[in-house]
Amino acid sequence: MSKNLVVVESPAKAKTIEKFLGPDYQVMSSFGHIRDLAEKGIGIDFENNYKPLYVVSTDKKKVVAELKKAAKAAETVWLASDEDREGEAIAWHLFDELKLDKKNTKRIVFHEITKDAILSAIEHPREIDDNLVDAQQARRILDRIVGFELSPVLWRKVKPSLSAGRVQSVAVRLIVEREREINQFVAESAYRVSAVLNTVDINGNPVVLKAELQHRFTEKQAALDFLELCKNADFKVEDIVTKPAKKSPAPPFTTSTLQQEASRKLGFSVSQTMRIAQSLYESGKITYMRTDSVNLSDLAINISKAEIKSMAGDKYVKVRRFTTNTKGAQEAHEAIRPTYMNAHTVDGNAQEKKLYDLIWKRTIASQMADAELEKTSIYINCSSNKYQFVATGEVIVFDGFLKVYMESTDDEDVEVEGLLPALKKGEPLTIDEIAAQQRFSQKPPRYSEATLVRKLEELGIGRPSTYAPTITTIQNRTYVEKGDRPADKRDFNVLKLKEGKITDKIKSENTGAEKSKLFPTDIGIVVNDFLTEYFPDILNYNFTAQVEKEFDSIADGKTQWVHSIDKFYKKFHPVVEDTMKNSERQVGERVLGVDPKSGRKLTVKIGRFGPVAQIGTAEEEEKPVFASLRKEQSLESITIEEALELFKLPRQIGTFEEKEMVVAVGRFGPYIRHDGSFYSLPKTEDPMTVTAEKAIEIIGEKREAEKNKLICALGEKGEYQVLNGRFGPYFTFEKNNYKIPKSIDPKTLTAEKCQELVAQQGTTPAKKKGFAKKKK
DNA sequence: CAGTGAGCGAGCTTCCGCTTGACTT
Repeated sequence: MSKNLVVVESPAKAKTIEKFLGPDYQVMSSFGHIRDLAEKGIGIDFENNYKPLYVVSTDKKKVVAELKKAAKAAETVWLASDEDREGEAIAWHLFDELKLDKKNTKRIVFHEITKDAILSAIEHPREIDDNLVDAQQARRILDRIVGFELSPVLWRKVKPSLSAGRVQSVAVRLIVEREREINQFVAESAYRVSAVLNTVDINGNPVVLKAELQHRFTEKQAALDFLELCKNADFKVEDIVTKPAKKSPAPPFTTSTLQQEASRKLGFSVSQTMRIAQSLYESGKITYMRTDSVNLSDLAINISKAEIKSMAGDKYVKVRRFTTNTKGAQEAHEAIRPTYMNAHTVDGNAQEKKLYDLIWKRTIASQMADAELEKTSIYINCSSNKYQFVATGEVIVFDGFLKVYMESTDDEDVEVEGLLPALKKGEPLTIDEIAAQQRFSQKPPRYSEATLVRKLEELGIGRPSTYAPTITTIQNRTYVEKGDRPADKRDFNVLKLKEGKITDKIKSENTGAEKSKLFPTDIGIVVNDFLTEYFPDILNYNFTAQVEKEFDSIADGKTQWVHSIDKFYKKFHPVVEDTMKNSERQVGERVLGVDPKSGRKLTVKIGRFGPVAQIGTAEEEEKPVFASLRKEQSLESITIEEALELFKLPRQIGTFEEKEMVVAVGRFGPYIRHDGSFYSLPKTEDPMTVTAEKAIEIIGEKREAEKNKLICALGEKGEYQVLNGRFGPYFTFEKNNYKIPKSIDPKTLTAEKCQELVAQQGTTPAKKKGFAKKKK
């Protein structure tokens, strides 16, 4: 047994450090937190100064037992968890739970996994910082109180199993409010004027110059008037201005920026990026992937320098040290970078290679020289009016970091400016054409997973380890959905002056298409409106920032954590009680108007099975009539006309084989019901207009397909049905499906063999639907 | 798998942050 036991949080880290420290040190991992507030109940003793009830998590029992054993055998225990609030708390929980002795326990920290950093940490041990631990306890307890008191309010007032919390509820709020901005947005248009002009360059060669007018016309008439003025005007080069410009590389990756760039450049989802990064980390190829730091170790900088030098030469090197300006950053780690900067590529699957490439380039670029540009503007005057055209061009004089990496933007239509021809001042130009094009202001874009993370980080809400899980949670609770939005067709006006004539044309464009964006659901909107009304303080975008200040004060020893929590709870809890007692059930009801046929009230609300339209009320003698909203409709935006449409289904469209055919829309979209069977309508058919003839055709097709599906029926009563499925042949028996091993030709299958396979594969092959197994 | 639109109500759901696997589909 070793003389020294070092405990870190991550097993991959443990492995690396063990190599640096030699045989006298055994390095083990705690796998993060080992204890937490009890899962059952709230885990806080309100009668006893908010005393937290900590329990070793079930999945950590084994780890704790092993650590206990190792600690007992060691002469000195080094608690080397991260140097931030959570890390300090982990160290303290270990100290407490492993029943360590202050005399032979040392607390050490390092921000980077390099030999120097670790040896130096060992040289400078300290004690556990109780104030920092208290700040963590306050954070933990506050989050538990908010989450576990707010969620039951939602169960009672909206729907069971919902949840609310300091982070997730604000994330949902961002999405709901963005959606409202989009709904309320009114596009404004203006005429943008661009000219194509002919002239000669300094050598007398003919050249074409594209220039933009420095003014936009809001009225069509003004644009027409302007073109009219240009007809007989003279144009000349008024001025040529050349200015040097610089572009600097972005800092190395943090969790948030990696998620954003991987989304923009590689199309990865936030959780996908983290999964891939985790595997790169575990195989030792990159540093830790959950970090808010942009800092690079000296070692990394030095090797990068050498790499750049040998790749591109000395003048491409520029050592930079970046500092974070992220709210609440704790910087317990380095930035995300390749472990070995000299490895330009790595082994692995395609995704790992791509992500590594991105990380390598970003890191290298961060230590490279600025790109030097030359921006040229050519100003062109028109003899008949005061407006000026300008042609702009950009030339890269020295590429610098652009040699390897350029950060992407979320704007898709950034025009690349190229090189301009060399012109002479005073040179006359003639019109090839001048076009005034109507342009519309853009709706605000919906959040993608990655842009939501950026916004949360900007607000200081959430941590690198929680961005991805938070986004999963708000989708699991059905507050938001990831989806696409098709483009709208929009007409716009183009006025063109060419060969002395002005033409006026309408063109159309597709605009506003969005892919893989976050949309609020009706439940999300109702929950958000309810929470922001009754708990505006918690839902405030600054709430986290405010409590962080409080936690900082605890960490500085200026405030007692119990005092902080007490102050919060005394204010918060009565509001919870009051809301439980006095608020209405929240169904998001909206009155759309009156059904013209019956004269009864038409409303929409969230029903037991989702959003529903309702004609009449429960109090009336005649029962209300219901119709579910379509998937793409929402309570907030549905119109009375659209709602009335819904009541036209189910619709009888005729008879076939003496049985009625009924068209309706179910959970899986529109369908035809006939003689107890269901037939999906293809996307091309509209349930409102589909004819009996078409329906019969669809029924016929499905029957044909069914026929081909059955390969054969085995057994005395044909109880084993061998079928052709999406993944190849399989057979069914008593409503369960069974695989046919590749080694068996389905045609040679016998009833006996089937029986055998049933026995092998079990009678209930994974019938537990949907829910992931609960961890205990 | 394709419907439903209630309350003589069991028992359960839920937070945020720190870490990895163990589970099928």
